[in-house]
Amino acid sequence: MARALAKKVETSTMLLEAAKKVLRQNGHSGLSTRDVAAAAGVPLSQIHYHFGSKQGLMLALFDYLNAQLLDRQNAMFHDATLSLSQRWDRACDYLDEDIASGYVRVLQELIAASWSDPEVAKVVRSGLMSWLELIAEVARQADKELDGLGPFSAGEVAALVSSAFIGAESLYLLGAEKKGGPVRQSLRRVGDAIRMAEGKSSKR
Amino acid sequence: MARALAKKVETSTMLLEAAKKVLRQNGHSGLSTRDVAAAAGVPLSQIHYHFGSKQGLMLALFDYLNAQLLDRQNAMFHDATLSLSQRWDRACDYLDEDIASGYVRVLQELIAASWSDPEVAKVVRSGLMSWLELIAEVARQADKELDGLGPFSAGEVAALVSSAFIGAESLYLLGAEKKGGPVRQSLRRVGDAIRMAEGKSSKR
DNA sequence: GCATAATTCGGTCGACCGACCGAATACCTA
DNA sequence: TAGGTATTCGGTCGGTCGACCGAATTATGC
Repeated sequence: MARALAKKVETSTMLLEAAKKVLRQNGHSGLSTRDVAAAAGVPLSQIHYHFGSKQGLMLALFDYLNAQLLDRQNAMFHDATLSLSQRWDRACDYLDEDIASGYVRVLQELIAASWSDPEVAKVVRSGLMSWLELIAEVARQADKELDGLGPFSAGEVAALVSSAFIGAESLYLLGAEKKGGPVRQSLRRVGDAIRMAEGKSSKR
Repeated sequence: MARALAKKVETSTMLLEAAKKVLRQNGHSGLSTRDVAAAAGVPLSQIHYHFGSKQGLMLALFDYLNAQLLDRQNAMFHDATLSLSQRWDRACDYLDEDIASGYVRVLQELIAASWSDPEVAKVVRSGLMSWLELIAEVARQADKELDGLGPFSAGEVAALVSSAFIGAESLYLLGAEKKGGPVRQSLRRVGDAIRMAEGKSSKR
């Protein structure tokens, strides 16, 4: 049983990695279960055996990816040695990494898929709400360390930051950056703004 | 000839409106040319007659919609009687309208479609770059009226604002707002922040 | 080593898609 | 009204998709 279970997990992972690869290359509308099975080097029927359906595969893929990223972000945000602006810079570094690795494309495709599929939406939404909460936590900390958050609540800051990152990813994928839209650069600048606020803060 | 041309334009418009409707209901992956033709009440072959292909229909649809929205936004931004914060509030009003009318869904679907289709990307990108330029213009004005834009250039502000709106739309479609993510509310708050800056500005 | 369950495999089925075609019709010109 | 062109129409073709099935293979417990 032990070896069989290991093999089962291995095949599942192969399929998830293959799905990630195909999704990155072809997008959600161009993803067929046949392509995924071929990329994973396993028969087509394995997908339905392991995940029940194409939708089941998508849901499992989101969980698989989001868990990894959320862990990473959580660790970084709880590193007490980093200042707020340093955390922002790190988040921008992560964005660059995730674009390069293709994570961004995959996650954006899953978000887009969820607009048409309530089941997927449920999973993706709950995954992204974890991000909102994580960012809100940092915002609450910023509220203490700096001179407040202006007219914004911590939750509103989190929503704004999330929107900006999600939107920036979308625009990057569109190719806006190559046509003179300083998308990632403008996110980096926010780090400068935070640094200015840190310098001026009366609480340090 | 005059009547034939009028009829031709009319049928084209019917098809574009039908495509908008289907896209809003089913998303891009769920859009079939048959559904569009049925919704428009015209035969399937009309789509290929008027637009050559499904892709041609999508491209024409984007031009059709973006031209409308850009005109509206352009008129509002050039209304000299409005203050910066009032313009921001108006932009938020427009967002609410466009969500209600389904424009947001359609445009987001087209953006997502462009991730997989370089031809569509080219058209969508150039359409969105017009927005960037429009917003940058307003940002330049803000740079004069307020006490500068902090560490941001006008282009960077435009990129940031665009990202935030695009991302907010995406998150709204996902249903984040119903699960406690104050997406549109946080955008409205930016108007409050601008009002605060207007009040403090030394140049008024 | 034998019986049983878990897993893998190739193959196929019905549904749906975009694209295309040639006939039929409506329209304008003269 | 006659002739020619622009448009509309029903129908079909090749191809791909997700889903499913039953046999074959492998691993496990006794």
